[in-house]
Formats: sequence, structure tokens, C-alpha cells
Amino acid sequence: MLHISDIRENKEQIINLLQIKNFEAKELINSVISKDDLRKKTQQKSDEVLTKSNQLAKEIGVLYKTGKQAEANLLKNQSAELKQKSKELNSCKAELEQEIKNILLLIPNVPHPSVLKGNADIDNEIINEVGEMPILNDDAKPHWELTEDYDLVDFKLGNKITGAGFPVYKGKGARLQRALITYFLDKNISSGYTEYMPPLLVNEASAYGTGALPDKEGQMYYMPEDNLYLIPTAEVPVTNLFRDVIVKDFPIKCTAYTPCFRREAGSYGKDVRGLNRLHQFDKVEIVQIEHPENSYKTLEEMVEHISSILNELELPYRVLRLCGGDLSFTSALTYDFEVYSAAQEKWLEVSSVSNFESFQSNRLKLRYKDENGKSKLCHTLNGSALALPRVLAALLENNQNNDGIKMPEILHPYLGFDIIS
RNA sequence: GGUGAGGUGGCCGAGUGGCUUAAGGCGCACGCUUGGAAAGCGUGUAAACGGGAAACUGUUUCGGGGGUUCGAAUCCCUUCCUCACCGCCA
Repeated sequence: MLHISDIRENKEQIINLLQIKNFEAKELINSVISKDDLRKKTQQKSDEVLTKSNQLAKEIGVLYKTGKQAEANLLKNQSAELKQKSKELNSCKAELEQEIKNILLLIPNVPHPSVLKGNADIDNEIINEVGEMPILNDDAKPHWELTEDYDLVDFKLGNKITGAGFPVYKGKGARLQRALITYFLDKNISSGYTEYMPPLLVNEASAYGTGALPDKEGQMYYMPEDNLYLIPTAEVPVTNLFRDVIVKDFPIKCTAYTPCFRREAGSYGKDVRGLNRLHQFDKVEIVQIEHPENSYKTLEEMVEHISSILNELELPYRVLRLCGGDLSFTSALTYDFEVYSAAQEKWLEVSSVSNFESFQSNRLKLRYKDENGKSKLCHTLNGSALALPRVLAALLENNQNNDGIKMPEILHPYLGFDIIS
């Protein structure tokens, strides 16, 4: 959520920048500002009334104590009038505040000025392409066949015990999963991130805090009896650790492994075959909380960090800088990482790294004190490092040969084997 | 699931209708003191939203919402949360 004072100060700039996201904000912004003007006036009036009323109450107290009941009763009438007025003003103000908030919730985050306009994913800018695409044999198989041949992931069993999109990892498949998680965490920790193991269910306040609600309500699994949501990403619990916090030392760097749960309604076909898209998947996430001055430098640093993981995994990948049309509602600047899955001949997104600037921290009330002692909003950033299933898919497809599936060297100590055969 | 006790500032904690402008303590910051430090002494120490160039100042906030009252941290209703004991349980 944007901050109303930011909107007031940088109105024209915000309207212009939002056009990069193909969002026409002029009307909403004009209306939110005029409502805010009215809100201020209403508060002024309300403050005046309350000041008088407070004074009266004190005078009445004094009169009672000195035994002047009659005079006190006179003042009581006045006080009742003021009370009526203040009630009206108050409800008017509350209504305005709600209207303002409702409008603010509709306005997406302002993109960074460097973001290119564009309509969809084909307009994203490829800023780096690393590694060579493997040349596979003619009989190379997609990962959903490999996982069956080598008994690594059992989709049918998952169907039986839960449903589609809930695979069962098995044998070396399960070990590979666990090896990847541990390797990712170790790698993140060695870059200064602190590991967390957060709850997998969050309350409503947390879901609002990171913007999972109200925008993405249908995406989350919900437990109505307890009013809790299954997390769609570790970003939600981890970022909310810092809800209502005033930060003293920057940066705060967190990493967490969690399963992620997504309902993902309405997508079928080969895009969702095998491990490409699941209702439950594993992910290691990195989150940083930064001073606004440093957040873009930190974003670059996170991109470097994720690149180095993919280098070590020896997977061909490319880095995309998302265009305005493809940027999420909450993001100001996002880089996507895609690995090449050679048998599917497809690029698969395995990480998305974003700077949310103060869009999340405004809702989270995540602040720091500036040099004048004033509260300011922090910047929040996060990214996957990494999402597991598609990494697994690419590892299996790209490294298959007649002897089996060779594992990258970096994973050997974690795996306890170097080939799946 | 049952029963009970609670939710007050960064933290602890007092507070049963106006002498609360939330006592007192801890912590923190600054100053005095010191060769330096500790102790001691003094001063200051929340947030949000307004007004003001600023100094300063108004309002709200004692878990949330509602009510009684001229006046509520304090009384009433409601809701959420936490803790303790019992039961069940990895």
C-alpha cells in the first residue's frame, strides 16, 4: 500500500510512473487526495470539539468538589451537545479513513523509473544468459518420465493420498530434495543470512501484512475453524516477524526453508505437467529489510547471490528484468531467474527477486528512525533461493545420459552419491 | 476439551470514576563527576493523525470493538489473545 503523504508530495511523478505498469491512476489519486483533504478538515473540527469537551469535564469536576451542583448541571447540558457533535464528526472521519484505505488498496506499487513499459512476459528484458544448453540424445526424456523410471517422485501416490499437485518424493528423489534444501540454506547462511523456521500457518493480520490478503485470497488454503491460512511462501511469515517493529540496525537478512501451498486454480495442460506447477512445493526464501538508500544496491547483491547458486548447480539460466506489464502489484523492480529444462525445451522460473520499497512496510508498520528521530518506512526485499521442483526438473533432464543422471559436484557431499542410476 | 488467572509505555510494574499530565523501577540517551571507567547525581526518554516556518501545540491510543457517565486504564457488554493447572497427545 502506498503512503498517502507520498502520494500528496509526488502526485504527478507517481501517476506517470504507474503508466509504466499500464495503470491509469489519475482519477483514483485525485479522489484519494480530496478525501484526505476532507479528512484533515474533519479532524480539525473534531479536535476543537474534543478540546472544549475535555475542558468542560474538568470544570465540572471542580464544581462538584466545591459543592456547586447547580452550575455543574448547566455545564452538563453544553457537554451533551458537544458529545453529539463529536460523535458525528468521528463517524464521518472513520468513514473517510475507510474510503481512503479502500482506494489505496487498489493502487499498485510504483515501479522503479528504470522499468521498461511493456505488456506481458515477452517484453521482459533478458539481461544475462549463462551456461550452455546441453545437447541431449534423441531418446532424452522429460523429467516426469525420468522420475518414474528411476523411482524418484510418485505422482500417482500423491493423487491417491491427497490429490493432483501433491507429489510424493521417494528414495534418491527425496534425498536430492533434502540435499538441495540444505545446500541452499548453507549457501545463504554463508552470505550472512540468519536461518528461521517459521510456522506454516499464519493468521489474518500476517496475510494482510505482506499483501497476500486481500489481493490473493483465492490463492491460499484457508482453515475456517481456526481462521488461519497455509503460507503460499515463506515471505509471509518471515516478513511478518518484523511487523510493528522499529529497526535499529540494517540490513536484516533472513532465510527460511518452508513448504509452500498454492491453490493455483485454473491452469491445465503441459505447463503443469510433472513438477512444473504444484499445490505443495518446497522453497528456500531470502528476505532483507533495508534502509531506503541501500535497497537497490541490496537488490543487485541478491541477484548476484542467486546467480552464484545457479552457477554452482551448473544449470544454464537467464536473468530477466521484468517489464511494467509483468511486474506484480506489490513490486517496484523484479528480476526473474529461469533455468533451461532441456528435454521440455523450456525456460522455467526458479526465482523471482523483488524490491518492494515501502509498499509492504507501510502495511506492516515496519520502520526505522532517521537522523532527526522521525519514523520512516523501511524497504523490504525478497527472493527465492531457490524454488525446488523446477530446479529438480532441470537437473534431471539436463544431466541424463546412458549411465544415469549425473549430479553436480556441489551437491555430492550433501547427497552421499554422485549419480542416479 | 475442562477450569482458573491475566492483557497497562522499549521492558518490569502500581493504579476500583476527577489530586494520573499513567506512580515507581529497569533499560536507553545526554550532561555533571573522573586520569579513565563504574557508582552516584541531574535531565530527557512511545506511537499515529492534525495545526505551525519554527519554538511549540491539539486530538487519539492502557489487547480490539461497543456501552454507561459531564468525565473511564478503572464500571458494564462483547471479542481476540496469553499464561497456569487438569485431560488428551508426538
